[in-house]
Amino acid sequence: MDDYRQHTAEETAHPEPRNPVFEGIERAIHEQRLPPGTRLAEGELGEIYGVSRTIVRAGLQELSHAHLVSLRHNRGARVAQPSPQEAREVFEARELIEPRTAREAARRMTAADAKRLRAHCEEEKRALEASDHGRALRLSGRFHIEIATVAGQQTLCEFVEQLVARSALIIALYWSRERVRCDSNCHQNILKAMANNDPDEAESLMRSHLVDIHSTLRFADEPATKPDLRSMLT
Amino acid sequence: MDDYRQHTAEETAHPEPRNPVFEGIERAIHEQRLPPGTRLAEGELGEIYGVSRTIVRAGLQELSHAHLVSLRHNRGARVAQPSPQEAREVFEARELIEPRTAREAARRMTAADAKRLRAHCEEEKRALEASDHGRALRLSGRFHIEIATVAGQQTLCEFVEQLVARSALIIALYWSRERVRCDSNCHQNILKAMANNDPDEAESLMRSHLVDIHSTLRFADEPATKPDLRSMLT
DNA sequence: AAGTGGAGTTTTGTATACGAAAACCACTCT
DNA sequence: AGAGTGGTTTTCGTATACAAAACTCCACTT
Repeated sequence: MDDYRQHTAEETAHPEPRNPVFEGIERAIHEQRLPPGTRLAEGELGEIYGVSRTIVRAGLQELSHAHLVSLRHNRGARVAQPSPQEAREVFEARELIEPRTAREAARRMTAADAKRLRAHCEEEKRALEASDHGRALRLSGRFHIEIATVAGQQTLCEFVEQLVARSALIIALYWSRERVRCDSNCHQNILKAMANNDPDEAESLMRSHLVDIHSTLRFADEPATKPDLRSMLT
Repeated sequence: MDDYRQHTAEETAHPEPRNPVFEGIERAIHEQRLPPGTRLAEGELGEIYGVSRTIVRAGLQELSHAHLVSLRHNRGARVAQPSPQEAREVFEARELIEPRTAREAARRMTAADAKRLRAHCEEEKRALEASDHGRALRLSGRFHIEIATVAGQQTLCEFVEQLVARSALIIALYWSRERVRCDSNCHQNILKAMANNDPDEAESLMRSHLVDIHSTLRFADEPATKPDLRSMLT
């Protein structure tokens, strides 16, 4: 009666259709075309993507689970605005997880992987040189995700994906633009270590890369929250 | 016009209403009343919880994001059946993340926290002695989550929550019941280390606790998947 | 002039309707 | 008997309808 198959093969045949609202908004956030706090009305999104509110709703809920959108009952959705606290936590989590994925990737990396990542790095460099800020940031994020993929840890990879996406919002809010050039070099060095199958070096470079980004964030002295009467009187 | 407040205070006033389908099914999975592979038809769930399919659908999607339910296009939902590979990954992730939360919890633990956790441990022991398997497993999972909460890392805590929930399915599929008694003692030892504010000890105990559980899993030599003609012929 | 109240508008939350895909089942034919 | 087949039934995916909540804006009061 019940069919206890662990479907893995058939998956590829029936590509689960992705939600266009989710994809579009996620991409826009990655590329910083949607600033934190932007209101996302269901009807409007439905028109934009040519789907009904049913689909919009599903996409928004998905985005909310990924902490990219904040959903409040009866009040609709807006692009999330990670607090300084949340920003710190996201980077602490990345500093815990990604050195591990970098290490594992260094152990497993094949020549083909190395080639692919080198091409990716090149593209990233070009985007930076062309000052295509959005594209550069997105590619930079993808680099971290690719590493987790090479590491072959689907589970950690998903966490990294989420953390990278949230990082785009954090950078939009708290990045103090002193230097930007670091990134590309950092990535190239990490890649070199991985291509040499040097786990220790890859792990350590990844850690300092993340610490470096983290330390570049500047949290405004007072959180961007207006005084809230209610909370002051209770 | 736009209101850029980072809502944190008002949240408590308007408690976001939780989805009853999500809550019910998650709990049932935690307590192993729903075996992996169980079919979850939308209409049926709607009747059970007295809501329309709209709500059921939202709940199932949420569960699917948490990897507790597997959703296939046009074929409905079933309780997920983590593969051996996935099971390994989940525990590897836990072995990476939870020693950190245990360490952090040990640093931050207050007397009140310690008291709360001791009560929790007691309850866990009682459930075990009463052979209330489901309750014991749920409480055991909650212990790990409580630790992440004490560590004050909301972000990592969410990851732990997800991993703990998935672990319930993994245990249902792959647990070789040799000893069960370990758990309660392990938790008490970890708690002791944390109450003594001994981060090194807490971290190390947590790590070996997880490795211990992980090593108790027995993956059937062949995965519980029936031969799939289609995939063999393409 | 600033604050208050309330009608009208917009937007959200949920149920329902309907076409389409899959599952089921009885039946036939080899 | 068992595999194939056609029609029926169930279940899913999406759009839509409708009620309730929130928001807007303007007239009114103090």
